Amino acid sequence: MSKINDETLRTFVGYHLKRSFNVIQSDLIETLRPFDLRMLTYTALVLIVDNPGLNQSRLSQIMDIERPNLVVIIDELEERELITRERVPTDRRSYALHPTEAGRALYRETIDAVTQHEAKLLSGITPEQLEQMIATLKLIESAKKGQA
Amino acid sequence: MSKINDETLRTFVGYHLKRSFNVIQSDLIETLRPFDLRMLTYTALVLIVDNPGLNQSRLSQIMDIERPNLVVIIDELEERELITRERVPTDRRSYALHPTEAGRALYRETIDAVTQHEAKLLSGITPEQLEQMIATLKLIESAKKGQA
DNA sequence: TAATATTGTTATGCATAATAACATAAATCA
DNA sequence: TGATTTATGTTATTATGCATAACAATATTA
Repeated sequence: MSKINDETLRTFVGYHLKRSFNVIQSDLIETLRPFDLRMLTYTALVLIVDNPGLNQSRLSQIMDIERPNLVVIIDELEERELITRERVPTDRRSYALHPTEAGRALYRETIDAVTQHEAKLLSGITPEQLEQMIATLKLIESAKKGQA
Repeated sequence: MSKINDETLRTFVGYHLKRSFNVIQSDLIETLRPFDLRMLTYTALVLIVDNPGLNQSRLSQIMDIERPNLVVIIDELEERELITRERVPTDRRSYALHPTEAGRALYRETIDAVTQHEAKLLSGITPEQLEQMIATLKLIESAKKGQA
């Protein structure tokens, strides 16, 4: 079984990012499976619990997805009675999103599960290494707005 | 416009990885658009040029995708006459994948373009920071095989 | 030789993500 | 004020990435 050469791709930061993200994503999907949550529905639930009352426009902005793609996510969370859509009196176009008690309970359960799974997966890496990496990832994240 | 709180999600390494990868991916998609290449067709082209003669099974393994998903990618590269499928006499089930001269030329063009775009996007980050980050990303990548 | 495994393929489905077009409502401007 | 523009949520549609089942042809093994 001859070794495959990916040295050229290794010169790209994006290649490393994608491969490592795939590992974490696979783990996350497995972690969320028992709760019947996908990555995006989970992300939305967490943000709604932490920011009760926000509307779909703001949520789609922070999640970096288009408004139409958020609709089905919110539909699903609402159908499962994890959140509610409430008309905003001062702006009757938008809905204020609030978690239900079930939503908050699921939030607590899943935060714990995800935290533990990630800690286990990354147990071979020192906190210092992770902090340094996250600092650099934040720089990359903010490179978007100030691009040439 | 009130600030949205994503501190809970920020405690997850995967959240940082996804957000920063999105930035690099968007840039890459734009970089490849003039060449009419998608991320995966580009990745496959590079790997075939760097590993002429490999077969689809091996390629799908290194690319971390399932064999069926590679078929359409190889179809597209072959249709554009960037690579060839050649029957292997010693194993008539598999195809040896080889780049054409056009494939090698496109490889050279795109490597340059992607390298320059990535360097520009990451110009605010020191080489030391990037190297440290990549070292940590490699650790995450290899956490998969040795998981508990 | 018979059973098993591998390679490439087709078909299918799910998840993520983007765009166009629209109804409703709010904001702006003239 | 009334007309125009903008914002919000929605439907429909499409592209892309990724997974599984099932299969024909071929190779391997028992």
